[in-house]
Amino acid sequence: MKVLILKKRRDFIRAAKGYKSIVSGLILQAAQSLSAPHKPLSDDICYIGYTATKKIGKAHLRNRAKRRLRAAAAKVFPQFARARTDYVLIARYNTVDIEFAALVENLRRALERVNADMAAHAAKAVS
RNA sequence: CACGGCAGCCGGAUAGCUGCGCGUCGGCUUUGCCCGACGUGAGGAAAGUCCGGGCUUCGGAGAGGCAAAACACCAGGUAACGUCUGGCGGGAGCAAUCCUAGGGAAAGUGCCACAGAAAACAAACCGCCGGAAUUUUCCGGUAAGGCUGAAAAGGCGAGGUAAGAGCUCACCGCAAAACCGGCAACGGUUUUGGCAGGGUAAACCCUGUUUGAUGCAAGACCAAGUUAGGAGAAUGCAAGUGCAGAGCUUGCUUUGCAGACUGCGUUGUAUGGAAUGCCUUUCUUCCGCUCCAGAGGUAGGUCGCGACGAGUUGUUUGGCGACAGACAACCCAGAUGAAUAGCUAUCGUUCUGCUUUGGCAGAAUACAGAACCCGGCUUAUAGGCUGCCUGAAAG
RNA sequence: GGUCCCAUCGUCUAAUGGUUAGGACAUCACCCUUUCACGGUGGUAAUAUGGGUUCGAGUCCCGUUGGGAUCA
Repeated sequence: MKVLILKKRRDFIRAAKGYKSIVSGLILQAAQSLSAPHKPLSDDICYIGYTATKKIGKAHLRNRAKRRLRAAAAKVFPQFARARTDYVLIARYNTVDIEFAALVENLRRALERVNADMAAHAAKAVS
């Protein structure tokens, strides 16, 4: 599973209106990918974007939060992510302070929950 | 010893595992958003965006004037500016040292609340003195004393006088001149004058100096796609309107002028318009010019954009210094939902507790993240190091 | 990344460089009423912050902090 970077504001807004899971340290949002120029789709590609608002702190703290999220995602996503999906990770007030192992575990559980919701919705649409 | 002063520096280290951006080179049984190797990868403030410049576009930023803004002791340094450097004057401190937007109020205008007799042409409330009057008061002299206030036509002492006064004198202050020192600001000495005159210019202002605007979302190129015009201005012609004149047929014709409207054209070399605060002007250039509406659309890619530079480091020369010169070596982040990291271990530093003085345990380890690039300023900053100086006490 | 603007009681606001920074709503106490509301009287409460100019600063000048707007 290849994980590519999500860049367009439009995709972030769509993910915010989709499925959501809140855990300690981060918020995970997800939505079905839409095809667009410069954004190819296939069965082994998903997209991920990171958000850290001014609530987190000054610039170096926001950078640090995004880095920890990126490191955690690198451990979890190749194994558990769904293809053809846009994911958005949002940093929370404790993203910088929480233990890294807990952050990874929370991300894994959030990802499982969101994937289950999306699978159930898809099955219902098919039936 | 000091919660005294100044100047400068550092801003944790090592190892392992897993990773990221960029560059170079290589690989091909997937020419890829692929794989591998090597190299390289945040700061003293990268921050605030407060000044100044490079660079960019506005046709060339040329000339003159106006407006607006900034600055204002002297000398120096710089690409330029500055709260830069060195001095001078003023202020604070026992001192080292620190602070200081510091031209002009003898060009003009304004303002100076309350209080006070009086707040700026000088005047005279109480008082003092002389005279008239003898009780209140009136006339004259005076500005030493008094209350007010941030500020009241120099301070203090002596002489002098009816009482007083730079009226006179000594000292201090002030002003002018001469001489001396200094590039200068200015300082010092001497002599003379005999008191000139309130404050405020970070109030208007005057004088001098400087400044065109823009700000990498600048700007250049490539690719793709959509659209509908209208109004105004200038000018030509035509018809109609108003005013004036002429003609006789007395309500028609004709001529001239006027500015607005309507219609049809034109905008060419002319007219006109434009060149970024406004006006004028010069050369050159461009074109129709100005305004309103409409369509598409939240925006792709490449360059600008990384080093040949006001470059970095070191040595050295000159200078009190800011800084300048010479020589040598080096090439050193370049992203764009944005890399420079995540985790672990050991050590270092500081603090606290215990202690067998060997250590052990715990906690803390700052401020903060490049986005075109430089020079300053300002603000944030755990902890630490170095040098010089001042004061006090003791030897 | 750049360019601009603003800041006065809890809220909305006023102010010529000159008394103790005024007013309305809100709030607190008291009065009125059987009680509540209305009404009346009185009180609490602010110049974002640090300097400078001035005799005197909310006002003038400089820095800082916080908030907001805008860009093709």
